[in-house]
Amino acid sequence: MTKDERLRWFEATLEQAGMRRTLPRRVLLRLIAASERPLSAQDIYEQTAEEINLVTIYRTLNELTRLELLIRTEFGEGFYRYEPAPGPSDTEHHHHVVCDNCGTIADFEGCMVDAMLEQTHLPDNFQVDSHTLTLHGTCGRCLAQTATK
Amino acid sequence: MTKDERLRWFEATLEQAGMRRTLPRRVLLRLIAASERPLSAQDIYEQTAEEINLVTIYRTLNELTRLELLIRTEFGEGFYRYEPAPGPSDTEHHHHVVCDNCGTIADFEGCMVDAMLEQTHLPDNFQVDSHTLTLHGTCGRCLAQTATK
DNA sequence: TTCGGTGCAAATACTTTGCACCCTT
DNA sequence: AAGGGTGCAAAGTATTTGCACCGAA
Repeated sequence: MTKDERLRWFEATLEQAGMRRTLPRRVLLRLIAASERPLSAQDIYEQTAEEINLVTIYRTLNELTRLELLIRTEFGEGFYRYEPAPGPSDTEHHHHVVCDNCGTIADFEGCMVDAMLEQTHLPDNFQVDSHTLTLHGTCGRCLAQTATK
Repeated sequence: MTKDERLRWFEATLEQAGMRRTLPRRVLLRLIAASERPLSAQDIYEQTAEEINLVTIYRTLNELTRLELLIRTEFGEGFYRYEPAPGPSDTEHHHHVVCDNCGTIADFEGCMVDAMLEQTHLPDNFQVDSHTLTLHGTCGRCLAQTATK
């Protein structure tokens, strides 16, 4: 899905939900759709030059998460980050690697958890709707620096 | 690893780190080692009948996590939960299923992420030290209740 | 005795809520 | 015009920090 397709999907979903097309919502959606990595409320606040109220940002993020347009994840930093949800027609999803040294968060593709779950015994009759998988470690850049010193 | 072995490992690690064997630390370690599921600071505070200061609990949890005796995880509730780390000799680890309906958290065994990673392309030369995997969905109990209504 | 650890009070960080005004529909 | 949405101020949680006293080694 391209960024444009994503934006169209976002806005169509807002309309379907009977939600108004306001400036803060459009700005947020555009920022998040364009971002390489998950953004925090604070990130968005700064990227909008603080022109959109932080409270509005929090409220909007909650709404968009409720509509399943965004996914909320905590990476051990003490706050949440948000990124676009995989589109309804997308079969692919991704997860993240977090460098515990420099804090960088990057995507990685090729999740095989769904296949893995078919061979896994789950408690009770638990019905899985989604999953989060995050790899922690050290990024190549930090490894190289450590080796040099 | 039995609960007793775990406790011994905990206390030996404290000693190695040159940390004193104090009441709050022993109480916390015992509580967490005995718990079926990850505990929050508040959980611990309540289970100690509020006899150990919340601040001390936070400080102790941080220390024990730094020593890698505990693992800290966020399950989307807005706060962290702590559970014993797999012992140094343990090859097995587990992850969790979270019922988004009733909030119950349960363990599940048989993680195949390590095997999966061998076939996965990671960004850069990222070196993976650990991973977290959490399944979200609906537990059997909640499914049954919904079906009945 | 010494110095790490604890408890209390206060501060900080993130997020939510109440309410009046604004602007999309 | 009407009602959802926004901004401001204030409140609510979760967690951390400063400092004096206490107690394990």
